[in-house]
Amino acid sequence: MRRRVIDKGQEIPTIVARMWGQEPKTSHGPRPSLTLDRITEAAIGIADAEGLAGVRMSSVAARLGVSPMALYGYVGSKEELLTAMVDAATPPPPEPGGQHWRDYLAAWSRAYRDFLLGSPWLLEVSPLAPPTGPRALDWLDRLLVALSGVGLKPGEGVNIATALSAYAVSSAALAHSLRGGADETDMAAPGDYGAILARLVDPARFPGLSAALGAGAFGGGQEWVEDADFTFGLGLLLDGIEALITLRAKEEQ
Amino acid sequence: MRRRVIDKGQEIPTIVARMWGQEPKTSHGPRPSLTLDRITEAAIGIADAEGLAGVRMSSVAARLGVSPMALYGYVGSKEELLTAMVDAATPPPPEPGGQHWRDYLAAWSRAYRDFLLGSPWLLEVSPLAPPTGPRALDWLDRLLVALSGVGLKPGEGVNIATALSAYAVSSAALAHSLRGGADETDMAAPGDYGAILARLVDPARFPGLSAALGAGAFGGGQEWVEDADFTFGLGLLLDGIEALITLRAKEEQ
DNA sequence: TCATATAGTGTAGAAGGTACAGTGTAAGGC
DNA sequence: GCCTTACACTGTACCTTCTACACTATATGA
Repeated sequence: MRRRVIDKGQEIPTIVARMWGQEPKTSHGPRPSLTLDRITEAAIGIADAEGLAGVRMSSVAARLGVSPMALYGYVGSKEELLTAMVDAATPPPPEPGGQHWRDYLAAWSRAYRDFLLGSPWLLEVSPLAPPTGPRALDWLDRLLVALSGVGLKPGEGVNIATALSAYAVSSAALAHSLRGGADETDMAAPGDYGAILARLVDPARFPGLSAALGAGAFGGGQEWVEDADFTFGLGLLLDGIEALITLRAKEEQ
Repeated sequence: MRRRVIDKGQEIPTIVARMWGQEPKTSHGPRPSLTLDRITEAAIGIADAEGLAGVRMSSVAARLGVSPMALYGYVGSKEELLTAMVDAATPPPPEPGGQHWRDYLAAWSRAYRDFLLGSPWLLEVSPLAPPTGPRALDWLDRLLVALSGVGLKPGEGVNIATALSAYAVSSAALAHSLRGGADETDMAAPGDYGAILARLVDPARFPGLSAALGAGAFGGGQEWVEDADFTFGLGLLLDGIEALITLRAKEEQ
């Protein structure tokens, strides 16, 4: 990474600064022909079309009409490019209107899951890393705003966001692999998950699991109603949150 | 993968069959000098000591005193090796005694999180893929057993397991990156997360987030009490589950 | 006009996964 | 007991992909 970026203090990682639009101010020398935005846009286009495996420094560069090494003026490594891609691909969160917090949280979680399912390559790029980009933080912020005024303690909103987004991520991952979305190379997640389990699971060693299989809990014969399952688990979380809010309200009195 | 494995039907992926101990029965020819178990053991040893990056086909082979290509007699690809490693590294779940379901679920979730934190390389190997190995399925089974008899519908136990393990995974991932555990190459998750956010977040655009930052929600000055946070979110989920169980019990009457 | 800092290129190297052909070894048929 | 056959493992070589380095070109300010 040759370019300097204006770190307000000193310790913001270069790529993070650039995700926030802090392009380096340069005098002297040729004008940069690219932007981090144009690069992530190209990379996202490839990932959407061919999957994450199609994203190579060379393929991204080719799409932009530059040499592969040109990208290293904007990005320190492929890792950093992936980080920037994730944020760039993140859509704006639903806006909190005057609705009840519970409705907003439900909409937020569902929208987040849908976003992940719409670009499944996101699931392969550590969707568990703490967000540092502005678009990802928009999601966190809107959720905190929606929860402001219900009487929670400072950190609790953040914890709630963590729990909800974790749930959205794992639901998306599950739905994606049950759809057979995990490509054929990923032998660990075949399409007929329930069928495979049924063949492997011995009732003596796995009493609980084989009972669940027998009841069709893995879509072993019934169609898999993924949205109903998502709603179910989401309801669990929201009920828990509601209980907490009620508790805090009582404490207030 | 040259060896044939006895697929009971036809469609179980070779590596899955082998994870279940179905080693191929061979007549004719030299005795295999390795086992999948010995291979995963070696690979896990490397991952624990040097991190996932240290796990190369060549390094694993070297540790076993074989040539790299020898591994391909047992594993179709490095991907498959990683899949097998995850299952092999999985410890047995807590045993459900006579305790209340809520206590067991809490212990289960905590144990699962601790397991992940004890071998952080697991977090880099898609901890979101549906389990297919026997050890991972032990965890699912024990949870279902603990929930049997509380009156839930068939699939609901599985959904609960999904939600809880998702929460454990994301908590582990968060705790790991806040510990600065994400190695220095991962610029997206630096040690001083709160400090960086504080520098980037503009109160006008991120009102909720900057309020939370001001209140020290990211350990911006206070110490980060990770276990308290874990317990908090877990409580949310368990409260939700409890509400559901109560509901189902009323329906029964 | 020149000095200088920067942007992008080309080439080459390194690392790592894996295909392929070959070598040796053990079981079973004659 | 020999020979065929199937299989385990080795060595080599290749391919892909990331990235370091030296170089060329370009635009600004003195």
